[in-house]
Amino acid sequence: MQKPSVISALSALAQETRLDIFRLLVQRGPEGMPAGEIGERLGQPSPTLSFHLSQLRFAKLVTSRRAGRLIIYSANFKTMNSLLAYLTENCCGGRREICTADACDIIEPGGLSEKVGREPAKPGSG
Amino acid sequence: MQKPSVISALSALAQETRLDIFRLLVQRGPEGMPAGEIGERLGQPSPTLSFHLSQLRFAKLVTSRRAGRLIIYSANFKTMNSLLAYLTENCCGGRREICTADACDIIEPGGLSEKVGREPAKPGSG
DNA sequence: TGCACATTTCCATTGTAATCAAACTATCGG
DNA sequence: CCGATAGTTTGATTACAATGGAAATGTGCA
Repeated sequence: MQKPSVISALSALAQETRLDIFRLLVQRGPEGMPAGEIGERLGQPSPTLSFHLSQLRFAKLVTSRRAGRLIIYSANFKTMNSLLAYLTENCCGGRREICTADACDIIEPGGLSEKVGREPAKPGSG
Repeated sequence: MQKPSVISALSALAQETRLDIFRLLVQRGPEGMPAGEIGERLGQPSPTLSFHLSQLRFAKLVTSRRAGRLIIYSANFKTMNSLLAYLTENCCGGRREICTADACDIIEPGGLSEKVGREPAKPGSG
């Protein structure tokens, strides 16, 4: 995956409605969900939803297929995979000796669970 | 990790300079790198760099510590972990039977490597 | 053909992010 | 105290993103 695609994917996800859409589709799996149902669940008017879906599609984070009058959207897990790979690539310069609990357990099996629990502070005084 | 923190982290990474900074720090590991060196490597003027570093710090994707006149930035691997967890949480509704190669191999050990290779198209006609 | 439904495109409005010169703060050596 | 160095904050400018009403497109059915 190249940088422009990564930026495009991250920008797509860095928006509340789109993040909700994407997670909904990730949790739904390959079966997917029609645009209308997504809009209903998230309480979004159709033009807004359509705008966000097209952003996600452009970023290749979702795919769409037509089924009669419905357009079914599904998460694109391959793009997701590539994105995570890019972010963690060559972590700690590949030096395993410094790549411990505090650092690169990102790439450990089982590393992708709620281990942490810290919440950032509110904006304002930084 | 809660949604506002996730949005904040994704927004922070969805910008070329900040993505470069973050990856530089991920690859450097816990040792970190002074602001000046980051700016030199990425060819960014100091106010611009400082702006981006503060965005990353607000998103808790990096931490900073002072060493004399230098301020050393390091990647915060815990936040990174939580972010990846949030994105892939409850993938395919937890139904392993549909959570196959095409879908949730995100969360398989060894899933975080360059498996794919598809490059998105250029913007424009979309 | 014509009507209903699902979704997208158009476009004006509004809000927010990125940039960098200049001014500021903090640390060190003297 | 001073001057030099390392970084941050301020503030003006510019560009891009989100929203949703109205109109358009595409599909199914009679």
